[in-house]
Amino acid sequence: MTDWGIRLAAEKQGLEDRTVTRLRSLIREGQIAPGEQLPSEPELARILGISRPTLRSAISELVADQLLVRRRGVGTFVASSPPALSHGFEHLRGSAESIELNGQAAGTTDLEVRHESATPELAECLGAEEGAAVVRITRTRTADGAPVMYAEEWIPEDLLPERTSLDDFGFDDSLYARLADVQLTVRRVVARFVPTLADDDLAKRLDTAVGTPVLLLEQRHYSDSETDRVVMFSNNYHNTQRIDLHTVRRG
Amino acid sequence: MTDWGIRLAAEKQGLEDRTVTRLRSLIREGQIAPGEQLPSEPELARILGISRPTLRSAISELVADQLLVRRRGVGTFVASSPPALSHGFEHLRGSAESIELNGQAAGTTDLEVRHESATPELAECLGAEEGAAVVRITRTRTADGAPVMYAEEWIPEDLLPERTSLDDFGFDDSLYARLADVQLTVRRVVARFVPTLADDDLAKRLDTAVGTPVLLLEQRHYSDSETDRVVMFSNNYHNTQRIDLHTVRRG
DNA sequence: GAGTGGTCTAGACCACCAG
DNA sequence: TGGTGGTCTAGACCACTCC
Repeated sequence: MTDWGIRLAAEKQGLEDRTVTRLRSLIREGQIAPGEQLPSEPELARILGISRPTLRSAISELVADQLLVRRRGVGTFVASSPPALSHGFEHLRGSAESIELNGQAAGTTDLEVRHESATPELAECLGAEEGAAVVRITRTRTADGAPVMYAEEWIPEDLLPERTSLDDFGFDDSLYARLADVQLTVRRVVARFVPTLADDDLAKRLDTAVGTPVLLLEQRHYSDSETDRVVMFSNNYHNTQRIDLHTVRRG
Repeated sequence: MTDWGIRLAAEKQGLEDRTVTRLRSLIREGQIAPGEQLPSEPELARILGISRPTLRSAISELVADQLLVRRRGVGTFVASSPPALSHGFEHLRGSAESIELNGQAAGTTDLEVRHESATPELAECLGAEEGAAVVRITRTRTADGAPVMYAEEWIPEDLLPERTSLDDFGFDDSLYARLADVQLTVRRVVARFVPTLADDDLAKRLDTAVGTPVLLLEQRHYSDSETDRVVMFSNNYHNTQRIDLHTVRRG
């Protein structure tokens, strides 16, 4: 018998998001077995104390994430083979959130915050002037203690309320949250995929061998307050032996 | 004054999809000018003769496509800057179409169609039995004559009407179109990103040096007629020096 | 305060699948 | 025939923006 947790506690998130979180954790914890059928939508909505449209939205999210399978006229089932460690790309998420969604503990090491001036290449990527003042943040992200990604992130200083707004950025901070605090909520990211090789420095940071294939994601971040400017440019080097990167394409 | 077309004609598609199509064409045709505000949701729902939730779903689709912008407490507007042509990943397209969207001429070389039995690894990827009969298609895709991708594609024979259904597959054929012909319309693809190195064979096919970083896309293709089975599994090796791969992530 | 989008509800009706 | 998911409706209430 599955403990559905009866009604959902009121929190900051919306009812739908909380439902997604609840169902996701029930599945991950195995409280609902792989292949098992869920109660019907009206029944489950009653159990959870929410309406059927809200429940349907939540289920749709999990179907897109491959955790649930719907069969018309039959029922909704937990996927027989739930996807392994993954990082679903189509939804914009902070890397900590992505790691935690997979049931691992997210951590940060080797955090550095510096002030620099933009090289010609970086200026090109940011759509800024060469030599423009930027804040550079570098850090290694870990999952259950093992390094999975090394990130370099640049933010133009003139977009910040103060030059030093990010100087107190800490190990457990979310950069997206900090940017949202200063009206730079990231809404859209254009990510470019570049396969590359681990050099000496990168190999050390990712705890892997020199010459290992590594996936670089070059990302341009846009907010809706500054529609035409790149709010942040980042290079994320992924150790794909430890973290699975995938996306869903729909037709 | 915009002609909203009053009520929507009944067709095969759902009401929401028809609304998306109608609004999209009104915007593309310029009947609603860039930057212009739409009537409020209740008002527009009344005009179109549909309910507000249905209209909201349609609008959300167009917001995701960057054609509309919502401002809470203010209104919904047509995007001021025309949506840049994004030949990104999030939309499922055949590789020929992707190449042509870049303004290049798509071509195929080294096409081979074979019958094989599934190795344990392939069977795992296809969700089939080891040794199952499969059709294997390999080909090199070119853009303006230069090789940009090498593709290996496997389809389980038991999903085809005849064992030989794909034996006449030609250089200019679209595999998606051929699959749709036999009721295996691909609706969803889960793509996994794997950075790798060009070995001797791959280097020759992609006209590059041995050891060059190459981006492998492992793709599982699903149709809606066979919900739990992989209709096709493919390995696409991209020469990212010649073709740019990117995607848009939305928050 | 007036108007907007954001969220959630309750319930109807249909198409589909299994016994 | 009965139960399931798929679709759509009508309307309530809230949060936000601007005057």
